[in-house]
Amino acid sequence: MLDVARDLIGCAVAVGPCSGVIVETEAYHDSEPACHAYVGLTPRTRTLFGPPGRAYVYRSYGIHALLNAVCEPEGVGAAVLIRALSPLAGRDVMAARRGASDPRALCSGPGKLTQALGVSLEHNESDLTAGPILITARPEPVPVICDTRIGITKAAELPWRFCLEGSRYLSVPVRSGRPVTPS
DNA sequence: CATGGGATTGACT
DNA sequence: GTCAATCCCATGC
Repeated sequence: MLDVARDLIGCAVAVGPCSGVIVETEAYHDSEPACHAYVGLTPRTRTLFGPPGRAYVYRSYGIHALLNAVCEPEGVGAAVLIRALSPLAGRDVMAARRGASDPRALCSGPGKLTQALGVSLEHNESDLTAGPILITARPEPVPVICDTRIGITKAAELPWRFCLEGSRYLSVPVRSGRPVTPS
């Protein structure tokens, strides 16, 4: 799961005409209390315990949809939250949806990027290799920094946040990051 | 059935 | 820096 979170940095996400390169992720696992799957198998967490390679989309703070990639085999509740992208294609569409033109304001946050890409709760459980949300492998390895996760109150000390080194499109600047050994 | 909290954002002081 | 918006669902009575 940590490998997936690291390796997703530099990968492309595309939904219809819009796409971006993943620059920030966070890993979540049912063994730690910050993960929704920590409580076990419920209607909400069904997707997390399902087969890997699918989208887990849920509503946060009653307002925002957040996009995760389910990983680990069926029966294990684990996923990687996609927190920020550098915009690639369809910037005009994303800017219209976000009501902002600055490229750095389009996808620099987990709620922002779902709004920009048009991802909603209906995409929960969809296959990320088949669409409508498509994730494709990065062309070459990229330098990755790890750090502690953002905005959580439990298990906040785990260094399970992964960022593209030097990216200007992160949701929050790296605080005490350290380099991660490449795959 | 009622309640409370949350992997966030944007507006405002 | 503070704070409200708003909804899904886990939990407890």
